[in-house]
Amino acid sequence: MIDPRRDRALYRQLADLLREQIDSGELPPGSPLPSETTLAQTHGLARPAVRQAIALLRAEGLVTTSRGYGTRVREQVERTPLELPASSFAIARMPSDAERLEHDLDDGVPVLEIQLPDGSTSVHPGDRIRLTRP
Amino acid sequence: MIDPRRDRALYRQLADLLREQIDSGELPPGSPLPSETTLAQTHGLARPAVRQAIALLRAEGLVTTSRGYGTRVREQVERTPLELPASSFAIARMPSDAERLEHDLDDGVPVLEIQLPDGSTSVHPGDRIRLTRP
DNA sequence: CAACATTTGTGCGTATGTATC
DNA sequence: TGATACATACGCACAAATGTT
Repeated sequence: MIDPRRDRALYRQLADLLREQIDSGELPPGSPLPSETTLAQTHGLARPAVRQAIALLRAEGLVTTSRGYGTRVREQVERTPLELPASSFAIARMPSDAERLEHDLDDGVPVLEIQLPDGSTSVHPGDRIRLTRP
Repeated sequence: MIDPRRDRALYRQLADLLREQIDSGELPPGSPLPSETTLAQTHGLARPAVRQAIALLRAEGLVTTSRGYGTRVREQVERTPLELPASSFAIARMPSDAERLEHDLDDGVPVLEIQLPDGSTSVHPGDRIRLTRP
């Protein structure tokens, strides 16, 4: 239940509620969240607060939103194994706007950047790659 | 220059401008961005649009914001080398709410989760770790 | 220590545009 | 066509944290 007297922003409380429903399986992968209007009405919030809550979950990679369609719980895709080459290293970071477009990445999805000994780098979608070492 | 006739949201155009200034070094690490009010006035936007632009940059891990203090370009910390153990693998993902608290992670900072052959896992801050292989 | 100005956070309301079904 | 849903953008007000005076 969302309680204005609690010392936590209303949109964070709503995000907590939805996150629990996702983690518990009550909202399984692929299932739609209620519309922003519905969430606003059922919880007694204005739509901007609902949008802030959903934006939080998007940034955490838990849901994806499509305009005119709605917000759904993200489905995990199979991760392709990718071997980390010898004498090289990898870092995790968030993609730039351009990289997100190029690799068709959802919000809340990081990238793995691999730097080879020769100095060249490659960028890989963080939700489709599993970095391995034999 | 921000142009309402262009087919790109105003707050995205502002984010592009600021991102360029960060990438070019015009806004070096540690330097403060103009206040939201100032940005709104100088670019002819309302404050909500400015806040959306800064929220984008935060989600990309480019800036950090402190209430009552302002928004500054994120300073890159030294990345500690961490060897990916043999026969194990690593994935990059965004942290849960609890993990963000536990590791004191800023917005826009992913984590590296390492899974060992015995099934145990460890989680590491994505901005302080460089995954290596000898 | 208090008072103040500055800055970001939260929350509401309204309106219009655009994509999807 | 129409209904639904999300995106963008503006306005206002007050709260809370910070740094300075």
